[in-house]
Amino acid sequence: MPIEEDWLFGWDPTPGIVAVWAEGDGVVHVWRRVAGTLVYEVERSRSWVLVDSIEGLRGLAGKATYRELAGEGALRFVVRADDMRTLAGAIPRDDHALYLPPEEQYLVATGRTYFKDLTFAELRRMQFDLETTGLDAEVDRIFLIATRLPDGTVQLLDDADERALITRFVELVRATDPDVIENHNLHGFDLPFLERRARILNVPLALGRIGPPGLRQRGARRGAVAPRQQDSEVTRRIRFVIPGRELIDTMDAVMRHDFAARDLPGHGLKAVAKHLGVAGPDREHIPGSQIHAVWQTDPDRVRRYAAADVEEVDGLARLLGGPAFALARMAPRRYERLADAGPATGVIDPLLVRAYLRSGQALPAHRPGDGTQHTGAALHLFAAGVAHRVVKADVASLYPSLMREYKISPTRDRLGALLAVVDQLVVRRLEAKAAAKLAPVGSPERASHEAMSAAMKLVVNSAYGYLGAGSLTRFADVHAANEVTRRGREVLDLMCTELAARGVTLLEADTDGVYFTVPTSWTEADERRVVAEVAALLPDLVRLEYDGRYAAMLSHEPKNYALLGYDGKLTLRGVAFRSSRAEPFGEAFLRRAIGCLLRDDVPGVRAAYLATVTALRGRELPTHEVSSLVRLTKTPDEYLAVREQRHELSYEAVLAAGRTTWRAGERYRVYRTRSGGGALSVEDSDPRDYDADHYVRLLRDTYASRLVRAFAPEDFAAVFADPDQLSLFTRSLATIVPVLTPIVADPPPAYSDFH
DNA sequence: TCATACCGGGG
DNA sequence: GTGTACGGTATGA
Repeated sequence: MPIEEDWLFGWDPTPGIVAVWAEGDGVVHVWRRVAGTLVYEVERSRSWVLVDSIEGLRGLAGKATYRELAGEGALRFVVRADDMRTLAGAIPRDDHALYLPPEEQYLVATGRTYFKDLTFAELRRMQFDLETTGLDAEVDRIFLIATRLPDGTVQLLDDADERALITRFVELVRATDPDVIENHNLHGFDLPFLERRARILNVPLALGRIGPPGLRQRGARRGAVAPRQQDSEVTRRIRFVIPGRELIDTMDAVMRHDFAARDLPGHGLKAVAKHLGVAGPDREHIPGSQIHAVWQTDPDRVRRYAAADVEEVDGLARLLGGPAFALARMAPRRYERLADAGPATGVIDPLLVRAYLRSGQALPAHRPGDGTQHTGAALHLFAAGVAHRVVKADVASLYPSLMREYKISPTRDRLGALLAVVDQLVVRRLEAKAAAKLAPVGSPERASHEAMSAAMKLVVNSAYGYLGAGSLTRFADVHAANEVTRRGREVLDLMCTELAARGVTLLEADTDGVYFTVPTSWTEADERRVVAEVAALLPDLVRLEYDGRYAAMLSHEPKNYALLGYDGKLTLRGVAFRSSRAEPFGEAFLRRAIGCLLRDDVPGVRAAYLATVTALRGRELPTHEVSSLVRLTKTPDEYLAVREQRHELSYEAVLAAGRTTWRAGERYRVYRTRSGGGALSVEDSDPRDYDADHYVRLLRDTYASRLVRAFAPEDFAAVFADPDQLSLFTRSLATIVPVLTPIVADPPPAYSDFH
């Protein structure tokens, strides 16, 4: 059906739109990049608003026209006027009206989107990064601005006269005339800092392609704290906007990436660039607090550092910016809005609004939930302890598959637009993936198809979240969302039952995946066979996949387990096994002990324990090994106020080090001394005055206890008996075998639906 | 120990 | 309209 295709990409093929700017006065500015050249067009476009009633709009007589839409939705009158102010004066912004920002009104009405027939590489992109004397724009100042121009050259601007520096930067931007301006944390730091300094110094920030100097604002979820809002408790956040250019913050792309991948060490530029291989091999690095000091002694070092920053931002944007670029070809919103939007309200809602209007159908009004609780996914722990020959099977994109399989859609979506969009996206995504495979590795076409596929996956996977989003999304439907999770639990239970019926032992099942262990005699082919057999029993669109196999698993608690790969790689998951505050000696012990445990080397576990106890008692371990990374959250005053009641190790350690002032948020490594106090663990100092007995207790109670499920109680006591106390246990360690204990589960679910 | 509030980043 | 990320950490009952 061609109309449904319109729902995904719009219907107007106008190529090369790189920016749209409208202020609701009937004029729309459109910039297009066609064969490398910028084309600027001024269009006329009437403003419109969707309302549920035209009663009481008599004041608009002669100034506005209306059209009534078909269907049952409450918002059924499209009221148009030449100027937005005419409409806004007569129609309140509440749930009886649907107001879109002016440029989105234009994109929805015309069926245009950004970037048709344009590749990411054709965009004219510029990066900039401020180097400042500190983080507070009220007192600190800019001393260097690193820029990277679209041709890849890096230009560093510095000037002791900050006013002149900002002026030169503005001139460079205007001369470069980029479509897109990028930086990491652009909206959280650089742009608000620049804006504030320009305001203080009275420098006009004429960065836009049209209009008077100065930055405009929009509300945003992450961004700068809105200036002078002290009247209210709620801190509103804003992002700056400039006409004719898109302001892209690579941190948004990083967060979106990490949402799916969950593999980043942090979201800072340096960490991400290094992790993703974007950083150069000898990247200059300077801790933030020292940058200005280094500038005064070794300015070239700061120049190298700042140049690396903008280079890395370019690399990150190219590596991670594809999905937002692809989304901008679909949804009727500006590129920068799609880059920081949540996929439900930010992408799906605009798609649905456009689909309804394109079909001439009335839209439902927002509606609060009826109080029905949202129910979640299933989580079962079937057995705890040590298992061998472990297999993981899971369903890819379970929730959207269930929505498609069982035609679960919001009640008020009479058009069936959400399911149609999800269906189309799934099909188109397979096409995009196939097209990507056909394109040469590293080619722009391949990157473009991969980005489109990633963008589509993002939208598909958020369709379920859209249903459950309370009253925030127009078609939210908690009953439909609960039906999805109910079907999900049903499928997971069926998977578990059918796997168990084929002779495997279930370990843990969570939402859309299950870990199980197979009999000794089974080969990998047997494992794959049972997964395929069970997959064949599931609904057509639900695809159960063989996800991996492991030599052994320590199952501790739900979502807390250790896996030993056949390649010897040990993976620890869950809060019980990994914590940033963990003392290094404890972590090292856990890895060593669990490694031995999963190789059935019980004497090795005991040896690891004894070695650690001995090293602690003999103070053979460096002080650093027993220290814990803490963050000070109380200010000195706050701590001194409560110190009488309770001493806290972290603060005592800082005080003992002779420091009387610190800032909330500072991080230190602290440890307990043999006198019972706290001390800081610092580099180049290793006094070894730690409280050995305390750390031995910690070893037993916090670390060894993570292995409690692996042994029968008397065996656990024997393995972790204190070497200094006469053993009551005469068992030979070599005879101890790790155990796997079934967890007495809830009553089995009913499977009547399947038989 | 458990529930809940908050943060993530930038110089 | 800014729009319910999510997993770790800090804190208070």
